[in-house]
Amino acid sequence: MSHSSNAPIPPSSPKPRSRRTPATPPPEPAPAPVPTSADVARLAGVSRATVSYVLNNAEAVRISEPTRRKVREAAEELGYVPHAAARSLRAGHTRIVLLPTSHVPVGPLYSAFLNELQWALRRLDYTVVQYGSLGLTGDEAARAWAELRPVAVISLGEVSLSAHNVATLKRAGARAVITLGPVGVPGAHALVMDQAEVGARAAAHLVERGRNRIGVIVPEEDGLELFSAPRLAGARSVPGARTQVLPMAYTEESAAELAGRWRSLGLDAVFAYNDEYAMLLMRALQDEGLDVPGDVAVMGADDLLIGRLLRPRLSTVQIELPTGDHLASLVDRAVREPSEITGRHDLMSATAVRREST
Amino acid sequence: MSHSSNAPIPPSSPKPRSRRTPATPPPEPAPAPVPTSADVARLAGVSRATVSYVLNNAEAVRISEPTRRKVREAAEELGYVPHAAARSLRAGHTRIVLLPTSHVPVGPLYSAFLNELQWALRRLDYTVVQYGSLGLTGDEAARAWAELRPVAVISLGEVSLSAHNVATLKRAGARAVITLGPVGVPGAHALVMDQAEVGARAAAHLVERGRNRIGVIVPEEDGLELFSAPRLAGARSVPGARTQVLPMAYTEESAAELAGRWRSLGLDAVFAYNDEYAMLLMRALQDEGLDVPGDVAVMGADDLLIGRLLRPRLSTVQIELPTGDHLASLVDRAVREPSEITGRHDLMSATAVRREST
DNA sequence: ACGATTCATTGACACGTGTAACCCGTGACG
DNA sequence: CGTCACGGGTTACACGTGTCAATGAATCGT
Repeated sequence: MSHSSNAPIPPSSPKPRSRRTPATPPPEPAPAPVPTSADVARLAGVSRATVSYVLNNAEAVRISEPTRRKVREAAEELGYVPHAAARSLRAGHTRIVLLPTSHVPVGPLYSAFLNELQWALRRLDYTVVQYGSLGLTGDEAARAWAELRPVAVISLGEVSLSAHNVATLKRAGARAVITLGPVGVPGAHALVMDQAEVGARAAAHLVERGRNRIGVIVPEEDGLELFSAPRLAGARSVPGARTQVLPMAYTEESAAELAGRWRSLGLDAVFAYNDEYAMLLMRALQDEGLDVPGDVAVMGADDLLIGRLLRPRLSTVQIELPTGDHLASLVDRAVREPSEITGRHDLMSATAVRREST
Repeated sequence: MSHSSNAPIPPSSPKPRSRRTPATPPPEPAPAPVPTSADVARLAGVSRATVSYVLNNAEAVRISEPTRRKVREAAEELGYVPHAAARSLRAGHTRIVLLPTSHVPVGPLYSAFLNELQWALRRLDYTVVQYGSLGLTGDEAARAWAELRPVAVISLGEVSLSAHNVATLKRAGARAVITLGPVGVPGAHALVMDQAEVGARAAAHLVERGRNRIGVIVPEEDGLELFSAPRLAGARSVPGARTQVLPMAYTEESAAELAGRWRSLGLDAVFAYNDEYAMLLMRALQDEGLDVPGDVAVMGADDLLIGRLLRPRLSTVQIELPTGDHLASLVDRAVREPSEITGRHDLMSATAVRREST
């Protein structure tokens, strides 16, 4: 309705009233108003525009050297630091890459990978923001993320995004939405890291070595289904493997309990969620008097260094993750040319490594 | 110094010209202008102010229920998501907690702690931003951090902040600057987690058990000095302990090499940087034919579960970290009442745990 | 019937920044 | 001497939001 302001405008009184009048003047212990570029300008005796030009050393506009110095000195004296929010508001875009954190005690392998990714992104001048999504639905998470107007989102798949959610993010300015999970999301740049491969390699290796009654250790800890479910599925998919699901917690008690009833299970091999669970169980089985790999073959995953310290040395599935730099530069390209990178990219490879426990 | 605009102001022509005219009109594939609250207002047929009131469900201002519905529906239809930067620009403050990431492969114990801290902060409605500081000086890091106008900064001590840096951050609006490092910084709320304690407990334990020629394993990996240096210093500070520094990398080769020349070192005990290094070295020593703890006592740190899997079981220093929730609520209090929490708080406790390797 | 009070809504400003467009001397050149 | 170019700056606007003060309309009290 009344969308055109046809009311006569009063002269708009160009009162240069002092800023800093937050309506509570009296008992303020002067909360040290953070200096703005206007303060710098005032102190240097130039206009705010000049300050901006100097501090962003714009080549296009020519400012005399004396003025530059004055401005720099004023900025230094006031300890001026630009306001990132204001800057990106004006610019219309950010360099934020959103990296939803998993609340899971994700393994050392992935920790390292994520760390590396962060550093690589920093090096490309992105600002990495971790943002939890604990207990959020896809819709809620997408909205919360979109508020930050990130230029890219790298989701590890802890919250399942619908195509609609991806659209929300893109509408909010995200030039790349990347899923690292096992399954691609329509509209997103899916960089698939299919954990099923891991389980498949492990089971295939065991079958190859003549074991086919395979127990699969699934962590009881919350939040690990994201990794454990596909690994289990992968193991199940191997022809000739007869798998049985065995929940276990990451504690000595849980491992001992499982080992205690092992003989009644009728299994000749076990594939654990990862090396840590494998080591824990292997120790418990040995303490129970079982021979590894004679009575039972044990297979881990992730190829951690400590896996080689136990005797017998732990066989495992070695996972080749993309380097953080690789993924970061991929993100960078996607941001620059949104339409270029697309579709499914398979980035992970898994190889069984036989040591002594199989 | 013409700081007062005395030029007569033209009527300022209230032209309601269409926004979105970025000077490149012709070949635009319509980059989907992200919807603003103005768009919502237009669609709902109300003013922008009303939209703001409704969407922030302000209790103070009463808006009729029909209008609320109209606005909500319009927002839904457009997929409107508020712009966090604009919001906090207007608000004058953020809820960002800056958590400089270490580029170090920090141990599982600290990973878990940091994860927990993040989640706890999220639960208190803070936005956690990881921000690397690789190769930055204290000055540079402080400036970079200040740009985000965080309400709190939790530094792990990877970059050493001067009092001046802390002042910069506070001037930029940080209500709490918290250092987790071994040493307090003037002006900051120092929550000291002194790693020296760890080394001291370990060495004291070894001395107690009659060993005083102690090798101290220091990782060759970059970035761990932050933890390893104070642990070493702590060990050295124990009366009666004669320590010797032994650099070692986290690889089997490095451990084997060190074990190979062990007998020539004339040591009867070793305190490793953490359990992982301890396990690695212990295995190498055993492979070299040395008896643990007969020939050499081995002590780790962090009390990882896997440390109990080797034989002999690894003695270690158990570290009691504050819970993430605890630290988070402490941050929260500091933000609400900046002057309340202050000074040094010692948050860490360390206890030697004897198992079988000492 | 008319001022007083409540209700629902809106106009206008401020937050801090970047940048396009403009302005004003001054020396060069025709 | 006019004008042209150009160096050195400044003015003005836009980005998207929250919120105070003001405005009409409707209801109430007497």
